[in-house]
Amino acid sequence: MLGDRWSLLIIRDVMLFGPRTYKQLLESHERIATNILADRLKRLIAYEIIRADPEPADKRKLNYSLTKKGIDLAPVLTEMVLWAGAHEKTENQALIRQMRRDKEGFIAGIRERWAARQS
Amino acid sequence: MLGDRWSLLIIRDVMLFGPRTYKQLLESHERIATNILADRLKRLIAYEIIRADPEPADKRKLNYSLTKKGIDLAPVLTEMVLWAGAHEKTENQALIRQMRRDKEGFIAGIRERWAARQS
DNA sequence: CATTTCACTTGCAATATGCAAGTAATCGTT
DNA sequence: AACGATTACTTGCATATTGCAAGTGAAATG
Repeated sequence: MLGDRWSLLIIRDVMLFGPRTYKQLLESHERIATNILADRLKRLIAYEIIRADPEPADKRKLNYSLTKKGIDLAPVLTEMVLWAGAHEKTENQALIRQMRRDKEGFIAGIRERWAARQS
Repeated sequence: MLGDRWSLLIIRDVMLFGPRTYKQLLESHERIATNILADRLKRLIAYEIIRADPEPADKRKLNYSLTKKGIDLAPVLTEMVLWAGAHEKTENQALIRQMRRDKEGFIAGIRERWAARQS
């Protein structure tokens, strides 16, 4: 279900940066193939981990965002980023320092920003 | 690196049950193909997540166990199991209840049993 | 109203996975 | 000591998944 190369990366992006469009997701993971991204988004929607809402300001666009089940992955993703930060060369040291300084607070922040958007 | 269907399941097994042999790993995940298991073990060793030590009592056998980098995945795996327990039908409810009751203690227990074996 | 942009889809080649049948070393039994 | 069973793989081949490049149609932009 999450056992493929891309799903968790997609979820991580939406989790960290908020609602993303197809194009934003394509460009952020330099090498994901367009058909695979389309397929993964379809599957993640079917699993109710993400959802797609039309952007009112531009009817071509869809905003992909996390469901409740999706943000509940925040602790998993946070631990993964921390592990990678400790054991692999990784960019985004600032993010990792922030996570390490206050892990629970970091996760709570993600949840709060998500809840605020659900209004 | 962990972005495939089997690696995290293999690591989870070794984490929860301690050193495992090839045969035990083959049988525990009902459907992993033998060539794929061999390949994943090779890769996980190359990444220094697991290691293989010969069993003194039976020279045919190798015991696969976690390295330091490997047990550092304990929080990731624990959060994953908790997430799956909350959102998917899953067996092993007893394990999940234990993890939920005292997550930090659960992880500490894994680390302690691992450290004891490293003697 | 022609050109871009966006969110995909399609076709095909490359890669990864799964299955079944080996193989070599060691073990357990006679 | 000899023989069959076990263990940890490897090999060959079919099938499934992924990646790449070139579309497509609808909506925005100039």
